[in-house]
Amino acid sequence: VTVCNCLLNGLLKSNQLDCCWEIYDEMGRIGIFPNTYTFNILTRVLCRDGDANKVNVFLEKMDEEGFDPDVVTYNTLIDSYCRKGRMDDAFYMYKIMYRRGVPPDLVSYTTLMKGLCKGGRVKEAHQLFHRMVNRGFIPDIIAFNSLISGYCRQGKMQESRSLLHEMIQSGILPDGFTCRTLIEGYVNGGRFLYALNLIMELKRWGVLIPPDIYCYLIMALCQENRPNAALSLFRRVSQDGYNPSFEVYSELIGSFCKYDNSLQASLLKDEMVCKGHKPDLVTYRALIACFCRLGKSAEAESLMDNMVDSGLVPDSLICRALINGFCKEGDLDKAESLLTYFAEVFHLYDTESYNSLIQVFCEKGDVTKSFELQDKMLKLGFVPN
RNA sequence: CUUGUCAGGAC
Repeated sequence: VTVCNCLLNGLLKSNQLDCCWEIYDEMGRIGIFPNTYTFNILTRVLCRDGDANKVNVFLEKMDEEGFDPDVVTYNTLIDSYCRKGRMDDAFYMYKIMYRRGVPPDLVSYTTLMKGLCKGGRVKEAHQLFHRMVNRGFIPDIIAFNSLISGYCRQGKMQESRSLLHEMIQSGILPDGFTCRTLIEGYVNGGRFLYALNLIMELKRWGVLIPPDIYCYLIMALCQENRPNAALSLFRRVSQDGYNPSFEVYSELIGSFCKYDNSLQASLLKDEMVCKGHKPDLVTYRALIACFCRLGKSAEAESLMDNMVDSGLVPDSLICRALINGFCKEGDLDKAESLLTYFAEVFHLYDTESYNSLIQVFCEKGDVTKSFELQDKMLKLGFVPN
């Protein structure tokens, strides 16, 4: 039976609900008697199917076979209703439990609290928390985290903080979940300094900060267009032995590019390569566009050469950035040779780049050159629009 | 071997 239960649970987790019933039938056929675990797993299967009537039918059948729903069964049902936002039904189950002599436990309360939080009823969740404590339950880390998360999602950070302290005072050390929830709360409100201070405080309490929190913060700072702040955090945590990831480097480089700090961006790119990460097309695109925008097209071109050496193929955005860059700098020969290069080597025919080059020739009154260009391009199979 | 802590799911 335990083997079957294990299998059923696996099927449930991989969302193969139909298979569950096949297994259940098969069990009957070969004479394996289901136990409470079996029924509880199947209850979950039905809950996920989303048919309330079927659940009731099944519970009756369970009853016929001599199994009374236990606290796990009820908690499963409560959770299912909570996830669907049907809080009335969830509380109804909670009342039924008492009536049937199955008293709710910590899990029941936590589940209900989470359901209330999800519907934005955090205040009521907190009241339920108090009621639970008054009934003699000792909240555990999950109970605290659920409520803290509810407050954080509403941006009620002062309440979250006071729960955090309540939690620590009751002898529970916050974990990675707690940390992550609170940090996300601050970041969503744009309060990065509070987030950083919280990390310091948690460290002082002896909480291990999960490394991906730093990653998250750095990326969030980048997306807020604060690459310098992101970089200084990055440097600080690198000293703690935190290994910078490909994603973090990419994000930092992109952010500095957007900030027109081409120097810092390219330093980071070199550092990234040294650490064994290969910048991708998006990163090169950002770098090249940034250099071109700042009138440093020659450097942009050598970046493109790096990129090609590393096995990446330039796209039309890169082509456009370079051609426009050289046009703006007045180096039309270079622009033209690049246009040829992209067409010949990469079969990249970017009409927009082509047009801007023609336009520059025409603006200079050099119509002859413009026609010569068209001849050359036609020979390469590059047709104007 | 079964229930609770970001999300738990798409036009």
